[in-house]
Amino acid sequence: MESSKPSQPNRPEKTAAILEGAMRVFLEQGYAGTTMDKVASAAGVSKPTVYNHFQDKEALFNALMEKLVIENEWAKCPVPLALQNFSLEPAHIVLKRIANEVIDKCTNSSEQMTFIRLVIGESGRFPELSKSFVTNMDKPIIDALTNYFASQNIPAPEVAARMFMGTLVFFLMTSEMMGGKDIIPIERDYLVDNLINMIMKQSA
Amino acid sequence: MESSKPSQPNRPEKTAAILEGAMRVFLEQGYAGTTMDKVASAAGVSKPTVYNHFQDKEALFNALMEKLVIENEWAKCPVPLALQNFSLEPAHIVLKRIANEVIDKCTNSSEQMTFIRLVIGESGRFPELSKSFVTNMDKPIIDALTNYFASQNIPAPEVAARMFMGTLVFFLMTSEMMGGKDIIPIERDYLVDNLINMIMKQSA
DNA sequence: GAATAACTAAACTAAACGGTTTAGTAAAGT
DNA sequence: ACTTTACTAAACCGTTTAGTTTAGTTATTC
Repeated sequence: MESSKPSQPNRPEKTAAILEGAMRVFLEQGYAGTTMDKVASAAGVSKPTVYNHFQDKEALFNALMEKLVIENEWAKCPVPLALQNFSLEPAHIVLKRIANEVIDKCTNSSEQMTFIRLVIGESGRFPELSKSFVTNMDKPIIDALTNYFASQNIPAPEVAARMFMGTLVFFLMTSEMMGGKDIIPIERDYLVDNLINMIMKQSA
Repeated sequence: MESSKPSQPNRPEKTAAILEGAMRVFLEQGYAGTTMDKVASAAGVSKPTVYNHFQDKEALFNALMEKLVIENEWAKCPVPLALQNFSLEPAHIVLKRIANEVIDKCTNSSEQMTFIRLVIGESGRFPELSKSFVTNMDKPIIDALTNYFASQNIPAPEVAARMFMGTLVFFLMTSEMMGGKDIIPIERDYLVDNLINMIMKQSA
């Protein structure tokens, strides 16, 4: 079986294993801190196999990041989905559910945070990576939120969308990513409720 | 002259030169990408001298980051200063000037952006660094803004402060740091004016 | 059962790294 | 003059790295 010989002669399950191992190591150690030996051993694969599947370290990194950006759970994320078919529930309920899903997704799994950290940290040396991140993650969310706020008769809906995401991202960055939870503490529900309140008051 | 022998026997001008060279290399190459040879040559100093002034690479990095965090221009930054003596000008003027100063400081010098990138990128392996950043940069700004919004009778002033900074930071991060200027474009004045408008409307 | 194709483990190369040592210089104090 | 102090340039050490090679294994195909 499997007699077909697609342009890549390597077994795709090994490719997947390498990418999965590479993900763990790159997310944990950053680009420069990742060695190909660690990747091979994390993937349960020999080093030459890694080099049979990917030309070099940079090609592996780019392939992994492209995969993570494109098929990230954020892309098929709460925001665009929940808003595409303008939910009939009251706006503050819809927005609260979205805010909580965004925050939960970042606080429950450290992978999400680590991934964003890596993208930002390497955005100097891999500018295409961060651009791809903006295209595939930020843009759909901002666009969906903008449409939603427009449908709710909020003036300057693009600004409201950036305020909504910006406040959540700033909260996650300072509290979770940078360990500022105890330095500038704020209660999550208090923040979310008042954020939504202040935006929704604009339409009245 | 200079007969005093302070606990550190090294010439302070060399220490400064090393820190200045280290700053250029670390900001440009990240922690793992920085070599002590590059630091020495960027500082115009020999490698043993670097090791006479700093115990090892990590000590140099920590010393540099501590210095940058503490004496960063953001610390003696527009926000706390401009708001400490609650300006008598109308609030939307004060806030607009602050927003523009924050944005300008990040767009005019790439160092500011690169520094933040480094702090975030290394916040996994140097958690104390990012905590110190929050303490010395974020907290004073948030506190000053909170006080100001409270004085303007904005309800939930802590939230308003985070909305204000969060929106600006999110804008800077996506547009400047991650190269998303053309992917999710928005006009700067339009964003700032509407942000201020939406917040200040709360007090009326 | 021979050939092929993807793999493995392990040793290897060449270069780079963090950090040290050596030998020597320039300036100051005694 | 002699010593001390801060430095320099360059070689050096042990380790680690990206990437390759070698020799052998497994499984499939003919």
